Amino acid sequence: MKATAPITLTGLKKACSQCNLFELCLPFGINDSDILRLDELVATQRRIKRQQPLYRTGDTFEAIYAIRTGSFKSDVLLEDGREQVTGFQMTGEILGLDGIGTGVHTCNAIALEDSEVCVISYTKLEELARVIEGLQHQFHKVMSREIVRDHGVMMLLGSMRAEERLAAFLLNMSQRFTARGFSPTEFNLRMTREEIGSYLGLKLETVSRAFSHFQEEGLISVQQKHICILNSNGLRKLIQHQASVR
Amino acid sequence: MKATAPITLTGLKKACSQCNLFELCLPFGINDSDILRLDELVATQRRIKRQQPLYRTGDTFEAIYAIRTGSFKSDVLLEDGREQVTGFQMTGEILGLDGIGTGVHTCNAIALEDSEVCVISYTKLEELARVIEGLQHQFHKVMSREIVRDHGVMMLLGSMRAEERLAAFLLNMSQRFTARGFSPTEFNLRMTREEIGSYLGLKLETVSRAFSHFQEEGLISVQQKHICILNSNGLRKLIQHQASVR
DNA sequence: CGTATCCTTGATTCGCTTCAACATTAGTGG
DNA sequence: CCACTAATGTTGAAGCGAATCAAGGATACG
Repeated sequence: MKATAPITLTGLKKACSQCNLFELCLPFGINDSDILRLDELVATQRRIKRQQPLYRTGDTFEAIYAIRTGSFKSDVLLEDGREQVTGFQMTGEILGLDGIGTGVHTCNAIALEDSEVCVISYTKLEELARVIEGLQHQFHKVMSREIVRDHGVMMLLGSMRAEERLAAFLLNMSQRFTARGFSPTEFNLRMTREEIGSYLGLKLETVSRAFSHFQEEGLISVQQKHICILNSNGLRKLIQHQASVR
Repeated sequence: MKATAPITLTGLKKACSQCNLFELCLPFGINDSDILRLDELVATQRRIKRQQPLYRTGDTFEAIYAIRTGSFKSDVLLEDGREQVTGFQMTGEILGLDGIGTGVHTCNAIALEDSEVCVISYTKLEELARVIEGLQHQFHKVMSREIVRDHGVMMLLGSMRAEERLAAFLLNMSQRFTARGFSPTEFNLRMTREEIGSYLGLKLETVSRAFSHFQEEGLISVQQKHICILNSNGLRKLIQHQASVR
């Protein structure tokens, strides 16, 4: 059974056309006349409580999801219980693309806080994409960018050391908060040290130590999940410099 | 200037309909009447010599490529020269998906041996995908599977130790050779120890030592690039077992 | 056939993990 | 609203796995 029942958007038929996230989301680049047709695509929303799954590995794939409020992590579990977090998703970002290839989801999507997603029927999306060129193109862009993002994570995991990885992670978070109209320098992380560590291929103690070290160096200030970036160029240099040292 | 000039398929207008790779490639699942229409999509081929790039980071994105013969590596370079190999591609597999998102390629595709690729104009692909449902769906599947594959690499890099990574790599290569009608147990690697290492987030010496250790254990036999898998279950157990030890 | 590239193996170093103890925060029920 | 407890985060000390440094050997290519 699903964690939450789908709720229909009765008074909210104008899902995309009135959504302030649209420029970060799937409808981006689609002209005004076409965008109204997207509203039928996003017929339902779902609310997911903190720590609850939007979908799980093995679930039948039927839809992709656009995050309206809140945030998620995606992870893959090995049989022995090891977890690899493959990404963190914020508002406007798309979840569920992993299921298209096999018709079954290959990872878990877990809410990091109480969240709402727009449910986008994949069948309907394919239909509409055949008619609306902009939608087709934008959808392909979203998938391609996910591939490029994944390559960036491989770069992190394969070629960078602990503090470089964390610096890159913080700069990435900052950039994404900025794109959503929040402060580039001050934000609250929604994930634990362990989840950050899993994403970056590190143990939680190493993440904690790196945070403390950055603070000693005056690069950031940390209080639990609250982060202030005091010297973003310093973080950037750390990635470059430690690199050339190697 | 390109490394090789594109060559038109004069006598080979039936690019996809007569290709024996089609079940591994983009046209898979498309019915016979539609598949003839794909032939116009694949109007040209390109030959790429060993060590030469099919495309480079920064090149304008115009087409995706299906490998007809040979093999490639994809890599990302950091400014300081560090290389991260993001994947190895074999016949039937698709290259260039990274370019759709930004219109510019974000990685290099380098031939590991003299190779031939089918050039698939992206504009034409989008057009045809709007008409041929099967093509649209298959293209989405290809992209989705690339995302899932990337998640698998993240799992390798983030949560596994050196010998587990190499075991997983060998089993993956074996499986892909098998799918192409070659022996599951005996094959020649096309890449160097350094390239394997880069892909797996290890140094070449570590890769070499792991190969030697597998040989001592009777799991494989290695002679330079020639690999015989003697005990594939042993390799599989190594991934499971070392996992639970952690 | 000669030379550059690739591979193997050993000794040492170093960065991250592991183990452990404690501090802090968040969540729960009285 | 406060007390209590579980979850999360910090810090220190020791151990280990992979990187680094170094030298020699095999192979492929022009």
